[in-house]
Amino acid sequence: MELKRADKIADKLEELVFKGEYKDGQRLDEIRLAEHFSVSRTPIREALQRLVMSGMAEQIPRRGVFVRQPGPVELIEMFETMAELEAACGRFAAARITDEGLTRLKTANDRCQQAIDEKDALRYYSENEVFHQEIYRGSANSYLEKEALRLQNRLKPYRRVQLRLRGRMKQSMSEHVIIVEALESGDAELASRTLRNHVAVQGEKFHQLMATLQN
Amino acid sequence: MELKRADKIADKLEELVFKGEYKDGQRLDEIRLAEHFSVSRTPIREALQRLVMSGMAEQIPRRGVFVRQPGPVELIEMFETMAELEAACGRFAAARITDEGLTRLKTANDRCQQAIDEKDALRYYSENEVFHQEIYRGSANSYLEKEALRLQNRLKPYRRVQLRLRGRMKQSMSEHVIIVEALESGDAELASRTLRNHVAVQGEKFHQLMATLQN
DNA sequence: ACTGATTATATTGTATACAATATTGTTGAC
DNA sequence: GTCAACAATATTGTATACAATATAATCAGT
Repeated sequence: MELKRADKIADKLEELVFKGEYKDGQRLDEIRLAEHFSVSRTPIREALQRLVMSGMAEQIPRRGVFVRQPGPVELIEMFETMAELEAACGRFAAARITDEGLTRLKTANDRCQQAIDEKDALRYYSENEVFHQEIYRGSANSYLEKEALRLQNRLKPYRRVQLRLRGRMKQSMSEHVIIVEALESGDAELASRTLRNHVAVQGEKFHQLMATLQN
Repeated sequence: MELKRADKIADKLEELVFKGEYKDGQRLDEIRLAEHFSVSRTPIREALQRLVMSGMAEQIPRRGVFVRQPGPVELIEMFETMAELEAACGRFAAARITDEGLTRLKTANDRCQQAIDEKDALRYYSENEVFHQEIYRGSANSYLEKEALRLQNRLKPYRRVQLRLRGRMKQSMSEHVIIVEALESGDAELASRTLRNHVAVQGEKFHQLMATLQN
């Protein structure tokens, strides 16, 4: 651990906000947090700045920083953007992915299948993440890859719920197969289009997502 | 001005880095900057954090922060990503742009044409920015809009040079016309494709960009 | 009793002091 | 003369003290 305390605190705070420990609009009291983490206000303030920059909190000058849980509209917008980013990754990857990348992609996909066979939703959730990350990587555009990873991470807590959808995992897998084939054959359009629809929140997925936001 | 000093300093620093006042790899000395801006290290550190978060500088723990000017590869990657973001905006805008939005878009485009008529490259540069921002807005996805604005701003200093290309402004305009028509007729594919190619750095634009990086 | 102004309090923003760690310079051994 | 170890120095990271401002609480006047 060569990180400074502020970084560890920021990670912890992000996790807490992710988990929904803090409600929307709640003020993040510097002094309370400082006491809670047994540090001074300085590293707390640095951590809060990070939260603000990443969009998880809002800062009102001379008032403080307040957690900003995304509402339904913003969530839909973020998923829509994610779908477009993934579509872009797929478009590039179709032309650029290496043999090694394809191998890794297939391996990741196999593990997704295993998770389904074992009816292990949690594992599918994490293997699926790897699968998508391999596509980002396959785009051979590290800037785009970084942006995709950033948004993927931000949406993490909300993607989780989609797996509860009955039969969603199987449909997801069949889409994976099409994506792999498209990338293998270099069909940029197909890869792009399939990924966009794969990630997009539509139909039943939409209602499921909305339902989980009532909390 | 209800901003705090740290914000103003951050803006100033961003501008300086943009303008190339600091060379790649140069260390941003907290104490020197504090003296230069006549403030203490605290707001300087906050400003530096902002630079790091926005990717304009890199922080090495217990070593300091160093400016990170994008190299040729990263620039290309960023332009590629920008093209995809704009393509996405165009795709959505084709279906969602309002009549008012279309009007604003056409107005912006008219001003681009005026700038060309007056051979005012600098004005074309700024009016063109507005034109694209109207497309972001037309996507009716404020998250995507924000991301597009962020990258547009980051690439600002590098887009400038493209206008020097002989005949580029005219070609750019004719592409604008196609984009406007596509959005008006709701042709998502055409709008998306045209925007992607409009923004992408290819052919002569690529060499021009590379040439300006030798400094 | 209610509203407005004024004071008191709390909280953010900034400056400074201190601690921890990396870098540099010096000294000594080989 | 070179390299290694150690001391000296400089710089980042953290804590605390102080200043500025917003919120609350109190009090006067109607």
